[in-house]
Amino acid sequence: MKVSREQVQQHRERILAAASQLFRERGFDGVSVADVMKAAGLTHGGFYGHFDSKDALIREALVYESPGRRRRTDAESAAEYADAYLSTHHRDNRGTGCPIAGVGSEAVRASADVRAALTKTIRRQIDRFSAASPGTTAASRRRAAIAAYSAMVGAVVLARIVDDEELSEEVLGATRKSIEFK
Amino acid sequence: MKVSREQVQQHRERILAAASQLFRERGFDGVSVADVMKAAGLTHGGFYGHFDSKDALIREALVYESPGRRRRTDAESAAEYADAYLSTHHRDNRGTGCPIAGVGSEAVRASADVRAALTKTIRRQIDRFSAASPGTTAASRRRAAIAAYSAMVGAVVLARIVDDEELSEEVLGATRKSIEFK
DNA sequence: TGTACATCAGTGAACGCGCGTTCACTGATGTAC
DNA sequence: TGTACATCAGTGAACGCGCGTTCACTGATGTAC
Repeated sequence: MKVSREQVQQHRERILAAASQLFRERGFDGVSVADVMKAAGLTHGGFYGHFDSKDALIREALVYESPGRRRRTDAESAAEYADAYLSTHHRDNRGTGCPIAGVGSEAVRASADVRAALTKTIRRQIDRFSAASPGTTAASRRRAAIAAYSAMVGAVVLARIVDDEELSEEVLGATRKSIEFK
Repeated sequence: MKVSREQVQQHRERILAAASQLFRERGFDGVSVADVMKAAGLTHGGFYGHFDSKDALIREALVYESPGRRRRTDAESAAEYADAYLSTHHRDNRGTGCPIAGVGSEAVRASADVRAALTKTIRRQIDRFSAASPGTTAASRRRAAIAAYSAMVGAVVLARIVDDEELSEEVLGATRKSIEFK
């Protein structure tokens, strides 16, 4: 049955929100179009009225952040962001976390569109961290920002793989201490 | 047809070598059992004579290193290893590279066996890097080693996602400069 | 050392299954009058 | 404002396809004598 225009927009938003969480949690191949639609409270057949393909959904879902969450992130300082990034909460909640840490090694093999979308995100983070990094020149601050960002991503990946809670927390803690954001 | 016992061992080795490369390049779901067997020069039906399941193959393939390569790596200093890790060559050759960087975000969702195997690898690397890290106490050296390892893994993931060659090399270079192995 | 035959590694067809995508249909929406 | 009907978002069955795994068969190996 046809639904109202507001309903259509709301459904699209729900599909994106569900996809954003599920892809980060289970990876691209671990989530079917039917899984996403079910999580959004719809049936799978209607998917192609909203998106051209699963790949198009992946592209949008990986850069999707719920409106409420986006505002909170913007208000945080880089130092607060790094602490939250390197927390056990982020480690244990892939669905609402960073897509690079969540599906990074799959994104490497993703379509050009997906990689382009993530490249924009990465540039933005580097710029943001640069302003908060120590260093006497813009170039040295930028270098420190990139090294810190790399460490954050790598630490969360390692902390999630490791099957020993103590070592996992040690990885997060050691990396947290190495970052010197103001 | 039956083959000699040496042939069986050689076939097993070829399956592992092919799986090691293919899984790192294309991820677990991007490679079928038939793909691996074909790359090893065999037909897919024979696979279950060598391994119990695809998961068992993944577990062994992710910690597999060809005999020749293992020796070379052991001889390298940590500083040389880090430079090679953060090279464009490693970035562009996933098949022969680090499995954490190659399939890290998929390994997070892998079986307990796969994660246990990778945890051993991670522990070994941290110990190795600790000996080469700066710091006045063992604890501070270990902390530096973990931060450096995290940065190495994260930098390669970021450098592989980024679709701009200049930014990609900048990520590798900046992270290389931040590591202070002796 | 030579022969007969039991063993078993590899082959390729087949299995059930879930996937991404398509499509005829349905019925509420929203527009034209 | 009220009515008639064209539109089209969502439904659910169906499509072809590739997957992991199984299995009956084959024929070279390697052992028993």
